[in-house]
Amino acid sequence: MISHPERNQIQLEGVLHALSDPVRLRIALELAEAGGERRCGSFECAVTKSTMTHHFKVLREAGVIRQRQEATLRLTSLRRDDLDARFPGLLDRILQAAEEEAVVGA
Amino acid sequence: MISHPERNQIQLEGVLHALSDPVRLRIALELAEAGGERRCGSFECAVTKSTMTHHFKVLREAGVIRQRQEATLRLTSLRRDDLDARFPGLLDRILQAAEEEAVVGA
DNA sequence: CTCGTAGTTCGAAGTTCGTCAAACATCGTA
DNA sequence: TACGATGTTTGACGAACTTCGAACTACGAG
Repeated sequence: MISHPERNQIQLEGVLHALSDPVRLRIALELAEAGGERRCGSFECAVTKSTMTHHFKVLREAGVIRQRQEATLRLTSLRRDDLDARFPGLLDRILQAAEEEAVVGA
Repeated sequence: MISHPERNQIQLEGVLHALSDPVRLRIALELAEAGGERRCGSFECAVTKSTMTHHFKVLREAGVIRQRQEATLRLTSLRRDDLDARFPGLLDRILQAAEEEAVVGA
């Protein structure tokens, strides 16, 4: 059963914690680039499948991503609308910061 | 010995992790309201002094706060200039989100 | 010098986190 | 029906985290 928090149940601390992990931040970045849905296995992360499942769960329960099942595929997308409504501008700034950090290579 | 990371050594993940704790987010909020420096003991947090010391250390090593010693007082302030230079707008959005969340009471 | 204030350091205890391997569930296809 | 692909669940493990109390350091005031 895939459960998502309601928009107004999304907690700032949960979002910050979810995005404070390198693997999960990377997932969010790739989702933002993609703009839409992506398969679980389509992310470039150096961890096993079960670890990915764990990270998706953290992101989902924090309200950062949305997931839906389609046959054997689990499609993942950013909850950009809900996040923008709840915490205006926050997601964009975090993603922008992540990109700049990646570019600078620090 | 109080050690601070250089501006360009501040890591996004570290900042997000530092602010994902309720006590530390509260500290950052109170510092933003104060605008300047504050004594360690002047924060309204329901934890002991040694726990506060720990949280200050996490914030300091993440680059969120600056601390300096003055006699027996340790004065703490936000590293707003460095954070804004490194991750433009990020701190403001997080603090704004924290305030809104507090107001709504969710 | 002694006392109180401000804050740190040092374990200890318990919790949460990130990771993996093994086994499992589900669907489409040969 | 059997197989391969996709992804989850469970259980384990060490590492990191949060918290506390007790002992400690450093300073100013009386």
